[in-house]
Amino acid sequence: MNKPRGTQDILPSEVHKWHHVESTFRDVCRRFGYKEIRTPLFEYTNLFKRGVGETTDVVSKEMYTVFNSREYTNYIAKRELMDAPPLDVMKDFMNDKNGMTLKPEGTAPVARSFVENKMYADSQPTKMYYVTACSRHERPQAGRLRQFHQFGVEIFSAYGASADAESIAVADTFMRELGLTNIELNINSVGCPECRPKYHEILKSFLSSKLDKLCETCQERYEKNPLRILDCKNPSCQAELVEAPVMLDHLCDDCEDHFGKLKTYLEAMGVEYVIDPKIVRGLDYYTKTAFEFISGEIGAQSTVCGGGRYNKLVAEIGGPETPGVGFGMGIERLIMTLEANGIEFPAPATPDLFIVAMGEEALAPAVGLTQKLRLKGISADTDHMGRSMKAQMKFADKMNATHTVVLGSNEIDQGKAQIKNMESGEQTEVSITDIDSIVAIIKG
RNA sequence: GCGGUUGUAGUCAAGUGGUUAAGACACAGGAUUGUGGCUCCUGCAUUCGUGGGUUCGAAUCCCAUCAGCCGCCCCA
Repeated sequence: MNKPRGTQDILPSEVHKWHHVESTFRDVCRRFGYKEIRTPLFEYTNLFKRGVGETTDVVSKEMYTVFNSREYTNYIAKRELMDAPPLDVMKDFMNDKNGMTLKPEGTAPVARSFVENKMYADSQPTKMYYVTACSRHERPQAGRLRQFHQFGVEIFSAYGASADAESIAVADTFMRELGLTNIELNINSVGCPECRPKYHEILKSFLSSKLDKLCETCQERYEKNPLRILDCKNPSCQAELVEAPVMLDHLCDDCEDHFGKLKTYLEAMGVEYVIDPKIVRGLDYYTKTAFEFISGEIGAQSTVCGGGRYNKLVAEIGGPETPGVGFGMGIERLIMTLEANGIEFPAPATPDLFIVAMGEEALAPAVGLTQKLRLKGISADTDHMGRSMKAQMKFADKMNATHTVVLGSNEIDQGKAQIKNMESGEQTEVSITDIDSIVAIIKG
């Protein structure tokens, strides 16, 4: 048996890295005033269709969508009774009955919960963070898995650019605290429903004369999503685009003002940024601010963190008109970047005491002592393998136990034993019934 | 969805048609009958991702399949 393609086991030998980044993230969020939210593994498919956008790659071809087979059967039966034309029943069913989709991203579920739980009725803004697994059916490659994990934050109800700046500052502070310095923040504005359509027309008229010189995919993008042409990696397309108009030069007054303030606030917080007019996000809900944190060390998937403002999302999924801004960060990519930069993770905890049990007679007293120490908060362990004393000592050494104690018939008869400090080799005699003094020696 | 590449023990690997598949690390046991790290000794793949085929003979050649890795697209 093997694990599904594109999934990963986080092994005991690796998990301390996850604990470290998770606890650092939680602590940064605490200081910024964000509270954790946990949403379900799966949602009704329509949430993502409406929230993320039906035409996006994520929704149109990467979602893990499932449905309840009994509902499906009932649905077909009903249609037959109604004598309805069952053309593409499966698709029909999934649109009508919703189906369920494993969440491919974190923002839409959080927005759904914001609306469903009427959080907009509380004092605003609402500031939340999440740590979650996401699933997307893509071809795995470096820094890309089918099940991956995200940190993210969302701020609802704040129109001002200080909220955009704050969410960026959360990511920036977090990564700095982990020791990451050579990671670049790129910012842009993708406009709003006021100015973006106008810009599209300007861009299309610029491109219309050059259309035949663009690559095939860009020619397709011309009608569907002309913005995407800007970040085509094909060098010949890029050559045609040097003079291309950029969204930033065609923002409406409101977006222009917002972007200017964002820069001011970032500077006030000491967050360094680079303006990249070519950032285009593939999720439909972004308006105004879009940003990415880029690392050059994890293969082709260089975006460690991506986010922006989404003023239309909450209304789109049926809530009151409410602005929002936030980011998502790939935990696997983050850890890869930390490793590529040689950043050390805090060493995993090691046992405080290993109790060497000599022979089966000693095992009951050893197990008993182990338990008493554990109840006192000590990480204590003893032999489960029936090993010789020497082998148990080797094992204790391999586990990096800081102390050992040998329990044999002598110790049990006399009620005294030698606790050995494994680093110094020093031994201290203790009464094996005096738990507090054993604890005192171990805590040194 | 498309393209490239790799597949020999827990890990890194040698082997490129001819009897028992190197080596290293790891793991396990031992080296004066009660104390770890160093050293030494011993053990550890009836089998080379899987299934077919070619051949007197296949880890080595061919086909298929699966898996991993990398890239495109897109995204975290």
